[in-house]
Amino acid sequence: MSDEPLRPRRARRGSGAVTLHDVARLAGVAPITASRAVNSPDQVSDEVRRKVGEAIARTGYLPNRLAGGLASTRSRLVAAVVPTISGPVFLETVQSLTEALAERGYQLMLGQAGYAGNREDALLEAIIGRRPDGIVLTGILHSAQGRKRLLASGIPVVETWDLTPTPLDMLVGFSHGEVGRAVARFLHARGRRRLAVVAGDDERATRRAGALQAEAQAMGLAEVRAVTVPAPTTLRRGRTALAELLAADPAIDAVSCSSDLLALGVMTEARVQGIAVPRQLAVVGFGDQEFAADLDPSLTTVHINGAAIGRQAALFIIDRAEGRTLAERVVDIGFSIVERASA
Amino acid sequence: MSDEPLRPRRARRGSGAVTLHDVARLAGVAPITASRAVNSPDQVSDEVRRKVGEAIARTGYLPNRLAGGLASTRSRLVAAVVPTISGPVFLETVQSLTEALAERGYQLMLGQAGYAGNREDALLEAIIGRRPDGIVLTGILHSAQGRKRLLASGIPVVETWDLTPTPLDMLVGFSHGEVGRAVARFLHARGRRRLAVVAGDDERATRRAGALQAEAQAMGLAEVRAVTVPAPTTLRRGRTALAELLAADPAIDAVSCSSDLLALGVMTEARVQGIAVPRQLAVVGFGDQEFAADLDPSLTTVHINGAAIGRQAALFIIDRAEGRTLAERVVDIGFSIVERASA
DNA sequence: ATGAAATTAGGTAGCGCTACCATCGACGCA
DNA sequence: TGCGTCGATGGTAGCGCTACCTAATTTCAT
Repeated sequence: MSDEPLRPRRARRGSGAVTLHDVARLAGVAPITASRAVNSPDQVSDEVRRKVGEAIARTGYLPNRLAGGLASTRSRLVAAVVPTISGPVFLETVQSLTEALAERGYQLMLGQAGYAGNREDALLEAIIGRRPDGIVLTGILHSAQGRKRLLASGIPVVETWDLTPTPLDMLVGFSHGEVGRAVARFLHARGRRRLAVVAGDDERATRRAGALQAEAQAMGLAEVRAVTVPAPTTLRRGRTALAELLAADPAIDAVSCSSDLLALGVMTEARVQGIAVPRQLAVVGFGDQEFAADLDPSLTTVHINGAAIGRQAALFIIDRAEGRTLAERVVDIGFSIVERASA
Repeated sequence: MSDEPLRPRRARRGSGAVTLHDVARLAGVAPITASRAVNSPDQVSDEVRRKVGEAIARTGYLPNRLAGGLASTRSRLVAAVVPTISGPVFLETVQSLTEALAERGYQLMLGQAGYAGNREDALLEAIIGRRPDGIVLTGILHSAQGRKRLLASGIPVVETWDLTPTPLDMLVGFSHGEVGRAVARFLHARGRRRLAVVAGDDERATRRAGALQAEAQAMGLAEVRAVTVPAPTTLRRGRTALAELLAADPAIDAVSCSSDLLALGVMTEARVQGIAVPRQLAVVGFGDQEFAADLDPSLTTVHINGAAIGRQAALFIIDRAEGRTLAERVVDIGFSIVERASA
């Protein structure tokens, strides 16, 4: 029997790619030493580091993260669950999340749960089966079974874009109630007295609208008329919503919208109907999307730092994955009202 | 020595989650039989299927796809590489890709290369290391080394949003040259004679603009003035671009833009400057984003079926992953000009 | 000099799953 | 009766990597 069986180039199984063993053999060290040279370089001598580095360069070795993840129970994968990415609200968050993760060697898996929430369970199963090091939830997780399953999996979870009273695990967001109240006070301070609201029918937009109504009432204003439109919000729905509002009460003097796109729709419809913004009608958006500043008139809107949310979520998960304990597991990212020309 | 060592609940290693072995033991079959009951149910008897199904329900077993991927060299992961997701052009594609993949049990990994292309190599390394079953490229892959590395990895690649003459592997897109020529002919047919172009500085927008210019010249029109704006395109850049164009030549009567957002910027600036659209100035967009139809005036634009691109890309990759051979590996998805009020 | 504490390297044994081959009985056909 | 075939099940041996432990050396305080 030969001691070194010459590796008969069996391609019956495996991908045929260069493995760490190949690198180790070429460098003349044990596989585990090659592993250390790659993953914790300061634990090996300069000599080994050099030889292994050379072998890697020569072979074009790329570590198989599937195998690494299996062995170490650290997949370096992070899942993000959004209702849908085509509503541009969460884009900035997903973008900065992806970037912040990539910088640290983590990769994002994207899952779309849909607004209806019927795909949620299957999606969670697919995600948990891949053993991510963390899951970032944006938008609500509807199914109770889903929440239970998440908890049971033991995977760190970050909920975002809201401050709920009973977080599953970690949380980074802001208070939707505060936003509604702040907008009500803002419009009141600007002399508006007959407020109206256009909101998508998701839970948080509804919460903002409700808080605005309550605050307006507390300030002694007329009852705030509200129109709910189906999610996702679009320009068209903003147009039809304003038409509806005006038909019911032509004397409204301010509209608060649950997205900038809705606000653009409201402004478009106002122009078509010959209503001057902001003279006759104040319009406030939500989200401060990139285009808001350059509309005519420029859009007054609620600014949320979506990028900061993504970054903080990444930090939470990476800290947890690398075994650091967190001082605080809830972060209020806040919001601000950006005053422009439309209100 | 006892035959069955009672499994001393060692949690020293591993995640402690329920494994297929646990399920098999509970069902009273061999692990491999349990595997078959899960993955190819028609290869086992009804009896086994029932027992294994019961054991899975009782334990809440979730297969570890990392382990499965390692053993079978099929990760059921697919990577999508985009310049950035916050430019809304590729959103629809990514969305439909994610959905089409999810339906078949595949999960999407998202990677953002950035418009500059300097992160590309690191990103590819991170992606290939996870051994995806396919990679979908939207937007150009700049680095030659990146292309080489992709090819060397042997992973199926789908390039999208363009029809290049020398695809790496599979391709689904449309001809940007054709788009430019079609828009030129469209505007000419509408009686426009002094065309202008506003284009983002990415390679394909430039190609569309160049083809439009060439076609206009071929039809004997005045030289087409062009303004290039940095990617990603925004409303603001549309406004400044139109201002620039008008300063250079107040007599232009049509502007073709490389995105709908640019077109909205152009229309906004036109309104601010008191120029009537479409009477004095025709405006054409690109992308047919959701809001285009409801602008005032509604936007004439080039429609690309981004969802179809995503679906086809998913089909390509799944077919390849499941060993089917493809009759055709290039699909021209086409485009259409949607005639609305702005031109 | 001497033990204790690093520092560096290697060996072993999996992580949880599936490819591949072997086995075994049932069945059909000559 | 014998032999090939088929369908269902099981055994073995990894996939490529890392956790955990041990062993050999070096360093340093005493």
